[in-house]
This record gives sequence, structure tokens and C-alpha cells, in this order.
Amino acid sequence: MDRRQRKTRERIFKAFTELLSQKDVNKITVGDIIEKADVGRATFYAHFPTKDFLIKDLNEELFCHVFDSVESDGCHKHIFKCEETRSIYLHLFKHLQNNDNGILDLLSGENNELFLRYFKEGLKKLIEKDFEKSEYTGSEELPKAFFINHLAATYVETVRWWVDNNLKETPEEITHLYLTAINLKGHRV
Amino acid sequence: MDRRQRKTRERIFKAFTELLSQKDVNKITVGDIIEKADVGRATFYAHFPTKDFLIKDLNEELFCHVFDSVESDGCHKHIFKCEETRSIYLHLFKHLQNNDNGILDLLSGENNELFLRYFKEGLKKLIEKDFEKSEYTGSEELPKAFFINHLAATYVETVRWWVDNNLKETPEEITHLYLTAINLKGHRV
DNA sequence: ATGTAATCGAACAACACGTTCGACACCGTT
DNA sequence: AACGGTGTCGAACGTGTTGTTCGATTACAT
Repeated sequence: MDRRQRKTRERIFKAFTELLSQKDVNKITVGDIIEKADVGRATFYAHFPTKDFLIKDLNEELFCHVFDSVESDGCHKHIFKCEETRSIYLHLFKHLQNNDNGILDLLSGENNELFLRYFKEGLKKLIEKDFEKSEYTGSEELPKAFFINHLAATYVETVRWWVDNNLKETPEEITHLYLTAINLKGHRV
Repeated sequence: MDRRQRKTRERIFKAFTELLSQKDVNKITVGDIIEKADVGRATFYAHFPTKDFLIKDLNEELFCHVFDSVESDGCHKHIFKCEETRSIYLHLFKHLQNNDNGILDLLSGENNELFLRYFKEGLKKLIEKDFEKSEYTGSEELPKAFFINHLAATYVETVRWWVDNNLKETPEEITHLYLTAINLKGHRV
């Protein structure tokens, strides 16, 4: 990809991210973005047909990276290994704490719904894949689909709570809260 | 309140609700609403300064009614009574299944986030109030604030899952799934 | 050095917003 | 039945946003 393209793309992402942490996404105009990014109007539309696509691409950039770095990391074959230091969940919490890609700015603020929803979907796929590997077929108590949704949703809501409360807990602590909340031991390994 | 006012308010709510179940809230214009509601432009703005206020008022109309009907219903002093037939949660699930106020149309569709968020906040207050009554101060495992958030979030996500899957379970069944998910017995009465 | 491709910025039409105003219809009251 | 008050109507208006166009300029890859 052309260097110019990468640069403008970056600048638009950056400007948009900053704006998102300041005001409601619906109040952000293309004018705002291109001014902050210092980019021509036509250029913006050459990259993104509309603001929704910008959001979509931003989501992909954020989470594909996060999830990929998890999957390619060979030691995470089973999400629920309960060896906490290796847990994929701890891993993700640490990513957050580092504020990789300025993801914290996006998850705090009023627009977090925009990303948490996407995040949840990615998580669900990840968990599902893990379940297939370990040939989990559901418990007597909870049907599989419900359980997967519950695990992902609880994780996302834990993240939301953590971020809203300014990351007071360490990644290890918040991981422990999460695992306790889903009552890991009660369900399976 | 003047009968005319009530009527237009109703018609706007109704039109907006129908539109919400059809397309994204951001794509709904005031023009769409007043056309469907068959109401003058100036009239709309006499009632709602902006679309956001319309959403806010709609939320209040929906959930204040639901929550009020729960609170004024004397037999719900303790949310977690575990006598399932009296559970506030079962009660709410039944409300949903009845599609009171067309709430189902709002919770399915792409705009559910708009209402689930509000719903969650109301739930949190309700749970918190209940905790105060029963003088719950948190467990050794989970701090109170986290636990309350977890309970409300899990309920809302259960509702979301239920609605997304077309209410296949009975209110009793879905209540049971919820109570199992939060592992009621493990935490407290 | 050259052809290609991205960027710029101004201008444009289309549309949505929120307001104003005069005219009319309906309401509750007397 | 008549009244004043108030809600509604609908057209018109200024403003701001959107997404597109186009010619000129600049940076890129080779």
C-alpha cells in the first residue's frame, strides 16, 4: 500500500479516536475529522465511503490485532486452563492496561458501546472455537449457546466496569473477579 | 395534560417505535417520524427539543412503568427470594413475553442497545436498593459494586439472548437459566 | 526521469435540522 | 353558547452536513 495512503489512514484513525473520546459519535462531523486529521475532504471519502465504514475498519484494526496476537500465541489452546498466568483473559486485560492502540480511550467515554459490541462478537467466536477443540458439548444446566454468550458477555461487562472505574485493579485481580463471577470451577476445567 | 397533547405524544411514540424496528436510529429523520405519525413539524418540536429527548422519554415511559409495577407490587421486597414464582426476574421476563408497550419490537432489532443500556441502569438501582434493605455488604469474593453490576449485566444479556433467539424458552425456563448463570445459591439467599 | 496514483480544496446539489409565523381547531370553563 | 387559552398545522426560511466532482498539485514506485 502506498505510503501516502497509510499515512492518511493513520491520521484519520487518530483524529477520529481523539474525537470519540471527547464527544458523542453522532455529533462528530466529517468536517471535524478532516480538520483534525488535516486531510482533504475528497481524500476522506476516497478512504471511507461513510463514517460507519470508518468505525468498522477501526474495529477491525483494533480487535483483529488483539485476537490474532492471542491465537498465534501457541500456549493458549484451552482458554479455561485455570493456570491464571496463561489465561487468555489475563492476556487481554494486560493488553487493555497497556492501552495498546489507544483502545482505552475508546472503551471509556460514551461511545464504548460501539466497540464493546464488536469485541463481544470476537470473543464469542474465540470461545466457541476453544469449545470445539475441547469437545465441550454443553452442561446439563446451561445450553452451550447460552453459556458461550454468558461467558463473553460477562467478560465484556467486566471490562466495562473495570474501565469505568479507572483500572483500579491489577490485571491479575480483575481476572480473578471475572473467573469468580462466572464461577469457573463449578462448570468445567 | 391536554387530550390533544396526549394524542400527538402517543402517535409520535408509536411511529418512532415502528421505525426503530425497521431501520437504524441514525437513519430515521424527523421527517420520517412526523410523516408516519401524521403530525405537523412544529408540533413535533413542541414536544421534543430533539430526537435524543424523544428516546429518553420513550425509555422512561417504558421502564418507569415496568419498574414501578415491580416496586409497587408489595411482594417483592427481596429480589433473590428464590421462590421463583415470586421472583422479580420472572416477573420482568413475563412482562417482556407479553410485549407490554411493544417493548419487544424495541429490544429486537439493531437499536436494542438504546434501551438495554437504560434498562441495565434501572436494574442496578433496583438491585442496590434491595441490597440495602437486606443489609448486604459484599462477599469475600466479590466487591459489592462489581457484584451488582454483574447481576444487572447478566440479566440484561440474558434478555438480549432470549429475544435474539425468539423467546423459545418459557419465562420460567429463562429465569432458571439466569439464576443458574449467576450461580445464585453460591452467593447468597 | 517518468508514468501513475494520491491528495488537495473549492464548489455544488441534496438533504436534514430546528425555528418562525399566521391561521385554524380544539379544549376546559364560565 | 361564547370565551380565552392553548395545541396543531404547514409553509417557508437560514444553517449546517453530506457526499460528489474536477482540475491542479504533489508524492510515490521503479
